[in-house]
Amino acid sequence: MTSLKSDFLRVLTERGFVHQATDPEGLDALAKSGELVAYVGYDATADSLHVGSLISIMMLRWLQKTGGTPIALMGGGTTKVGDPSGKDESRKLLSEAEIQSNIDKIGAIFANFLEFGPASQGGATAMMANNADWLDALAYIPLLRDIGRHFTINRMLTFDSVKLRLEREQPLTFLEFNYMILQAYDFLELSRRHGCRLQMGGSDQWGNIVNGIELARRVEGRELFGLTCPLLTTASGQKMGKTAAGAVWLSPERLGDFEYWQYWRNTEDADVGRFLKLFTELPLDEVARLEALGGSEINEAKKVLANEATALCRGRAAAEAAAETARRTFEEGGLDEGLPTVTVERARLAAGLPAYELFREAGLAASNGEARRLIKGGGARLNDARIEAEDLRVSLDDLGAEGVVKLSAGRKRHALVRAG
RNA sequence: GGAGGGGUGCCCGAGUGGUUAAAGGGGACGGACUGUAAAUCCGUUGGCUUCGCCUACGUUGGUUCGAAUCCAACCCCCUCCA
Repeated sequence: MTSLKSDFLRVLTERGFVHQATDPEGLDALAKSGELVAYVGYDATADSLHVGSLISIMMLRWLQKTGGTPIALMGGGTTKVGDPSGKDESRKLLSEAEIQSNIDKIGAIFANFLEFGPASQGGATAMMANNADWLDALAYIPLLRDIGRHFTINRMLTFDSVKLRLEREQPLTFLEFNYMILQAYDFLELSRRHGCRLQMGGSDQWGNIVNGIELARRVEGRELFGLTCPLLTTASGQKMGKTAAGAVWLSPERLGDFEYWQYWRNTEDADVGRFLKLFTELPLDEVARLEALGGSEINEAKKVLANEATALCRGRAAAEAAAETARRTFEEGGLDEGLPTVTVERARLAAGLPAYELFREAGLAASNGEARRLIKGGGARLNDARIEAEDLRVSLDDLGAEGVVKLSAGRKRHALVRAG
């Protein structure tokens, strides 16, 4: 790697964000000028993003911190089409109302990572865009004539997203086939509207990004850049972002602060350094120090990771509260208000409620049967005492001094039940 | 259009009339060991009002005391021929 002159590329490189980039020297020079505008696109297929998107969000954040202008592009238009990448089947189409609602909720996440205010201190203000603003209004024939003629079917068929479907003889509709054209057009449009010169994304987006670059060069002779980050897996090869309860969502409505904190706290030893670089803003020498901690001391590094990562996404106060809940739960073996809580009608408890039902209602088991198995297997605890009888009933007598019952499934998953 | 092969539980993949909720592996969950880690070992892994009932082996019918297993039709996939 030749020495990088721009803060932006240097930071990204040092911290392990860069997988591939087109013309790194040219991009470096552009970033150095301080006028770099870059975007990442996000589909609005759910009402929240999960940690898989976090790495690209951090890239946008670093861009802003190093003086550039980040654009978070909401795929209000492209979501109506559906990205065929990495999927065997096309996704069911969402209604306009659902997409808009998703965009609103996803947009709220970005407020934690980027400064959108017109008067953000010093640096440029971040932008939010929605490709529905230009895609919805496209007219078919002009699009074909202006854009379509720059795409050869021959080339489109070579892209993995298309090739995979065809090889497996899975249907690829014309609708989805157009996705890459629209994404390329997005880049062109953002370069026109906002002088955007760089598109970033996961390494699976490389082809789509290059398409946009090509298109802009052919249509307007403008030079654009692309940069991808690695698709993250844990050291033991698992895809990132899965937990017992499902995906690790960024929005608190989908995943509580405590569970979010716990996700990071449970990072594998071998991932701690890498994650600290990617998902926190700690200086690299501090990261190096934490990463070097041996044996059980590395747990300190994991707490720092959890604190910092949670603070970025959920706020410092939420991070501290989660850390305190974890401390009281795991280090003191006590119970803390911060644990996930469900409320159960007092009368049901008074009548004696089977423990397995409580476990299910508390979200610690997916079904009564699973809860029963948990109890049979000795993994279920009530107020920290192992439940021996599969049909044990929980009553008001089990409410502790705080008026709550603590349920545990295994060592790590806890929940509180409150009578209401 | 013709000839053959195949569609099984979260995934891969055995099973070809009964004791099969369906071998084995992966994943997941739990236990032991630890450091709320990894690795390893052990257990569990369709639902329910759980010593019983219900639902499940592409779909729909049929044969049979009894079918994932046999038959028919249909849908989808794979290979070869045209």
